[in-house]
Amino acid sequence: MVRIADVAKMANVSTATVSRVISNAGTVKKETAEKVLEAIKKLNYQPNMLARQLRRSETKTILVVVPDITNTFFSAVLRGIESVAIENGYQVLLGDARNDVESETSFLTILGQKKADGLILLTARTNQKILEDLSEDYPVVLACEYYEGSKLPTVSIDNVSSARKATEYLISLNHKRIGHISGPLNIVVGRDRCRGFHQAMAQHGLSVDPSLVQEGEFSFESGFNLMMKFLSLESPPTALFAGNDEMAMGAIKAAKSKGLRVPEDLSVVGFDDIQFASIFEPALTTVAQPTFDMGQKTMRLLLKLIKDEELEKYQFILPDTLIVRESCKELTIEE
Amino acid sequence: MVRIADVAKMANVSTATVSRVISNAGTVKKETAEKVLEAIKKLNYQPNMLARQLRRSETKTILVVVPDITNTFFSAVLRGIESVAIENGYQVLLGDARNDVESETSFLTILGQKKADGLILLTARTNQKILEDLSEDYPVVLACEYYEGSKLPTVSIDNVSSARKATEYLISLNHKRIGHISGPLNIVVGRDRCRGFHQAMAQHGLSVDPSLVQEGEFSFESGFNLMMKFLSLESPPTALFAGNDEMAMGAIKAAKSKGLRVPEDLSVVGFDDIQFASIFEPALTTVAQPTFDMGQKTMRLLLKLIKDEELEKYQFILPDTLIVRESCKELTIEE
DNA sequence: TTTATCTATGTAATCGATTACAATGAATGC
DNA sequence: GCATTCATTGTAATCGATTACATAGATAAA
Repeated sequence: MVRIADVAKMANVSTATVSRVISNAGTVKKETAEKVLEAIKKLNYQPNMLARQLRRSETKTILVVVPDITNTFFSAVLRGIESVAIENGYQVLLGDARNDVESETSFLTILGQKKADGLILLTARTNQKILEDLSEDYPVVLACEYYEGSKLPTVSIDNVSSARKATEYLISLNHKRIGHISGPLNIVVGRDRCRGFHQAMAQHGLSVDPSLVQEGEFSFESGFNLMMKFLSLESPPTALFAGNDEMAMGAIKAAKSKGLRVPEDLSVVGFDDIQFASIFEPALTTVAQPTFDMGQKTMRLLLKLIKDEELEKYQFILPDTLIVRESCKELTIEE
Repeated sequence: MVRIADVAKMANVSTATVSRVISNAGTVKKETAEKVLEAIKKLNYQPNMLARQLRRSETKTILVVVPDITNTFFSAVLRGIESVAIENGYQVLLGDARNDVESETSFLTILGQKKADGLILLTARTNQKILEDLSEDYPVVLACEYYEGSKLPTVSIDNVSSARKATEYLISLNHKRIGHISGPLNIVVGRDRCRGFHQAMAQHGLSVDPSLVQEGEFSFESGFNLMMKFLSLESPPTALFAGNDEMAMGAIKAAKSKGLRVPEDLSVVGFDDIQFASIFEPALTTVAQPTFDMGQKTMRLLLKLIKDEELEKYQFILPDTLIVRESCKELTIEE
């Protein structure tokens, strides 16, 4: 292994000078710098980052914990994060929690071990107190998910109002018996979207039949199964707001399997606008989150925290969009 | 920051002893160890990994370079890799090349900088020589993609024979005018699948109309566009083998847009069996790669290389499966 | 009883960089 | 001509662990 001392010897200077050349300190005479550069090239020298990191006590690495890396929603956010990271000379250490809270929490030790300069969490299922304490000592930013009433720096959309918007769209199409398949209620976005649904219904004077609200798991299968449940009801819903796109697709598949047409017999709104939402048939009407932007914004915030800069605020709500495609239709009056 | 010296002082021992307790060296008296453990707990001490890594010159981190993290095929492989990594105390540094060769190559410096103990590449688009040289000095394993005639350790399926299998399936359904939308031919799996297609056709005495073979980009859009091209032909194909599922779906969408039914008027086979393949309508008949297994196998190989163990062989071909769903149908004789 | 061996622990070198401080010689100011 | 400042470079401390080697005391062997 080539060390800085080898370069120094070959160039006939001290290691300090070599280091100065590498870090572009500017106080080195031109000729000397050239000698050093030449030696570096000749020896094919690359600085040992471990040594540098130890000395500077910074790793230029950040840890990103995702709930599920195979979910394209999160990998899209991750891409936004990485783009800003790379731009700023940072690398991304990936923690895939595989939807398991324990494994999510276990990644947090990495910060204390100084293997990363900061943490981005795309999931907020760990004990809130643990995270808030961690955030006292290290740069931490949440994205997508968040804790209610916490001051942790967070980037997300307003899930409540988006869910309201989605529901209101169905209401505007004359639907009254609207069902909701929510995400898991122990996950904040599942809860918030459910809340938004109820708010919209209440605001328009529509009562919510409790049997038309079911808790899913954000999976295609749960969407399918719960829709089957709805369809076996005396009077099934004419419209459905699903907590995410996977469940929306599952629900539509279920409806089709029972001979219903979507959107003619059932209108469905999803959430997230994952890649396949537009390929699916019918193309999904859904709430699009600005995944890439969220990732970028999150990483920029983290950089500020790492540099010890003041944040102008701690909660960043990014705008989302209801994307109208083909999965909803106005209810013609015949009920 | 709590250092090992702080623990040593509190426990009234030397840093060497503390270190021995931490690493379970076994040569420490029980009482002493308890004293140390207590101090560690009281001070909430966590060893600084940078220091340890520098001293031991190992990072317990591996670098995984993926061509596109938002592609569920690769994230599924990645999950396999990570599962074995975590199990063995390794962490994953993620390099998302975003389908850009330059950025792919730029990640390779990380090894020389000692920020990772080994490298897994899910893409083989970097200059082959560069990689082979790198592999002389560091543990490197390729997965999914590979170099032709290279001895680099590789885990993959046999794309040629799988493509042959897929094509033969169409032939067995009586199809004769079979089209192929290939992946990019500068990517080895694109090339190999194309090769397999031609082999199968030749072996069954079927000629390949050159206008029925087009080079796509592994994207939904390219599948759509190239199928449109086929459909505007005097005599379009009755069956299609697509280089991956995204292109298969794009092609089907194109066929549908022209009023064709799949599989009645057009049979389609895809490749990869991504998540959405079974949800898509018609559910895709496709070649399933053992993504998770490939990831695991790859990581196990890398671990062997890191530990300087001998590999029994360098090329590992894992079995794939043709999954028959609903996108193909026997051609009834009327042509 | 004396020597050899073993157990438990400490001292200090080491990993490979960065950087505070020191030193040298040249240039500038008065 | 002497003091001061500046430019350039070197020496050595430092980051925080691990670990080779040394040592002291206890035990076993002869």
